[in-house]
Amino acid sequence: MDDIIVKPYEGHAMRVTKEVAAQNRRKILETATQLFKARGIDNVSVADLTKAAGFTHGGFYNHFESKADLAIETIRYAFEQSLSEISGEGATTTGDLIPMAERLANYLSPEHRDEPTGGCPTGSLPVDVGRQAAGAQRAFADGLERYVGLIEGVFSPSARRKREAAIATLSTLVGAIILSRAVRDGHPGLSDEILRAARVGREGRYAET
Amino acid sequence: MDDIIVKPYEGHAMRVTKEVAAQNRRKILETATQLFKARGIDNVSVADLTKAAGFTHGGFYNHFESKADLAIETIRYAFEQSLSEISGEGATTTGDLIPMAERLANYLSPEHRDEPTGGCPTGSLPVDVGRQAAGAQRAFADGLERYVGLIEGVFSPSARRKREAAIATLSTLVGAIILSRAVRDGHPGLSDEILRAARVGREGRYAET
DNA sequence: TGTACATCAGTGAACGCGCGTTCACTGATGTAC
DNA sequence: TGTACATCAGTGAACGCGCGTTCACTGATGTAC
Repeated sequence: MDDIIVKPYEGHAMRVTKEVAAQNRRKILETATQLFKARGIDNVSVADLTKAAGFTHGGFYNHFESKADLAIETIRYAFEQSLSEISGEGATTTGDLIPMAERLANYLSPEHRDEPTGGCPTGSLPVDVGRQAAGAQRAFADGLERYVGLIEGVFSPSARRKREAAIATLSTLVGAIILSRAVRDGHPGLSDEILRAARVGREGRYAET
Repeated sequence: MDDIIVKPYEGHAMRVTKEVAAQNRRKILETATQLFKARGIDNVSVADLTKAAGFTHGGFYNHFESKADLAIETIRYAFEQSLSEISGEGATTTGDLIPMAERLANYLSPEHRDEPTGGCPTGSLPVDVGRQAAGAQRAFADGLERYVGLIEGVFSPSARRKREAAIATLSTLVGAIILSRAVRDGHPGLSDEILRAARVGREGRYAET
């Protein structure tokens, strides 16, 4: 009556439907996307991650070969998600000036700076990716290419060196958000100023060159 | 004769001159600057660091309160060093167009991309700093301000919005080198292209606005 | 200047902790008949 | 369609390892006389 029964394997791990398993895998990927962008790949442990996704860490390896493997898949997933959000908001082909100006303003907004969780991977993952193996870097490069194409489509169709201009614009965006995040807690005034300056520095230049 | 004598505290730690101690402290700071820029603050352990500097890890805490404390001092040191190198190369005040164009080309060179060890902290530390406490962020902001001032001095003296333009330029530089490092091993062609595009995107603009 | 002793920079073992990964185990799902 | 059994997604304890930090100890330096 009074004795406490210790049950080994108390958390009865039952087998789960194929669909549920696929759903769980996706849940881990989704959670990884958010946490990696917010805290950096190396600063999120497998235990953190699976717990946030609602599981225990052991089952992680039923879905991914390793954390490095997850990183690659997460990079792909993050770009896929980010690009589909953008595409949903406006036209994606060419010359769509206003929506693009809005997108840039959005990228350089204090809200985006403060919420990398739901933000663009271009600004939150590059340094981490630079320390990953070539596979992860290739996945990141693929995502970058699609962003470059998107920005390119906004310069006037006759413009030459559109690709160059798009890459330079993307560099400005990424540099600005990274710098503004770097000093956000220590010098909020400068942080805001960086976002504004990068916005002004790029506005009205879409038809250039 | 045959018996092996085990000496506790075999590494006879002798006391050291005040000057030597100060020199050793500086050596740790110097080593931290190189390693933190190359591998990131979190990816360099105190043991790594002190070993690279030629010491054992225990003595580290005679010089620095904690690793976070070292990070702050390292940020200051890295900017000091980087700025003094630049100042040595050319005039620092105003209008010095050619040296500045050279400096930008240097910042965006494959050599700088591949050697963050001796490179500029603006491109290698910001993401790490964004995850540090406010003190480190303030030190980084101070360094950034000095870089902004330096770039500002290059726009034509009558130009308005010089500070904005300087911040936007710095953002482009930082974004480009970070992106090019992110894909260096996975997509070298794109990596080079990013550096070139950012260079072209900024050339000949110093007298603008 | 010479002597006696306290100081403290540097050593290396040890601390608790969290990491990525492995593993024995569970039991409903999925499958072969 | 119903039954018997193999599969495998999920659990949680355990693995070796490296982390930041602490500590007892050393002995030449620095200092008081």
